Amino acid sequence: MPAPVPPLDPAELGAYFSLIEVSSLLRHTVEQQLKDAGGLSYVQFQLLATLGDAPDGSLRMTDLADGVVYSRSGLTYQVGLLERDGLVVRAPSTEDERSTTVALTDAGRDVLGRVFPGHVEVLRQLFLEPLSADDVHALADVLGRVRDHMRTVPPRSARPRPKRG
Amino acid sequence: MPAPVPPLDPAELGAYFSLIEVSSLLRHTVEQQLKDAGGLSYVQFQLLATLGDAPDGSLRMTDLADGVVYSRSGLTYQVGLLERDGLVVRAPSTEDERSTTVALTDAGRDVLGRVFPGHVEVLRQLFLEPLSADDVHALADVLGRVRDHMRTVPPRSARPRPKRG
DNA sequence: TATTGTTATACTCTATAACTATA
DNA sequence: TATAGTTATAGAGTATAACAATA
Repeated sequence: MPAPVPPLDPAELGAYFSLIEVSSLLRHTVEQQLKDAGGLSYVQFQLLATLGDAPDGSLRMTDLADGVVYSRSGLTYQVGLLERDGLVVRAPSTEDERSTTVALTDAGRDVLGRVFPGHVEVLRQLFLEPLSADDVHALADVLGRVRDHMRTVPPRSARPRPKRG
Repeated sequence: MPAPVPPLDPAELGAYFSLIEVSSLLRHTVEQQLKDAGGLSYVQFQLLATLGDAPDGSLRMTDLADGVVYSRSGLTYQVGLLERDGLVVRAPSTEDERSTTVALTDAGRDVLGRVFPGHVEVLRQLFLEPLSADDVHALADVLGRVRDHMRTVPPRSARPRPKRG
């Protein structure tokens, strides 16, 4: 007999299902807008936006990956696309010659600026519209705590054995 | 100067960024668990779970798509994989011969049961752990309202198909 | 004509492992 | 030895459009 797992209560299920459906549809819609407005995937937008928030518009590859991408090769791939399109440039780091520094170009900032109004528009219409200021604060507070918790939990050391018989 | 878009306030940004990061990491972790435990992708799990919740364990393709998949061909692909593995069966609908009915098999229920405890475990450890009962209720309430709002905005499964030209 | 589902195809994205180079 | 990043490659997933069949 498998050990019985206490079931989730209705509120827990509701929170989970709503989270998944909301984030999935929001991401899908935003992805369309970003592609239409600037030819960006969502990951590419996240990378550009992360660089845009950095003090000097540049970051090391590893720091850029944070929370956006789950493998180094995936990051290399996405940054490669951005560089191909002239939105970022890569250069060896002067401090640690193993590192690569990624910097936003003017063209990258332009694309970010061109894409941003529509992005905010989608967020307002689809996500924020039915929420009061209190709702938004509650969401930011609760989800912020979950995010902080997730960041402290060490990633599952999953040794993939994917084949099933 | 073009009329600027009023920026999002810090709470709005915080709610949005936390939502994206939390849902992304949660989904990624759950995806690994589902793959390890039952060889399922997240979409496949959602489809099986949706069928499992249906009164007789079967649904029409179109009804199955709701909230899970964004194109008809994507649904056909995923259901094809599930059928190949014996987890569902497809049969022509008796009421409307254009329709296909998808039914969960015993093997499909088994996989669902085998995968579920670990799924709940991940949700508890990664998502629910730092939250009080009040937090969970607040999340379910607020995100539930957003989900309801999103459902009213675009009619997803009835999305118009491109015209033939 | 509109709807339901499938197929063909092309494309995007991701992940593992092997590799180079530096610390 | 450990870390930073790249590359090769393979596979999973997705979307568009054309298609057939039924309403």
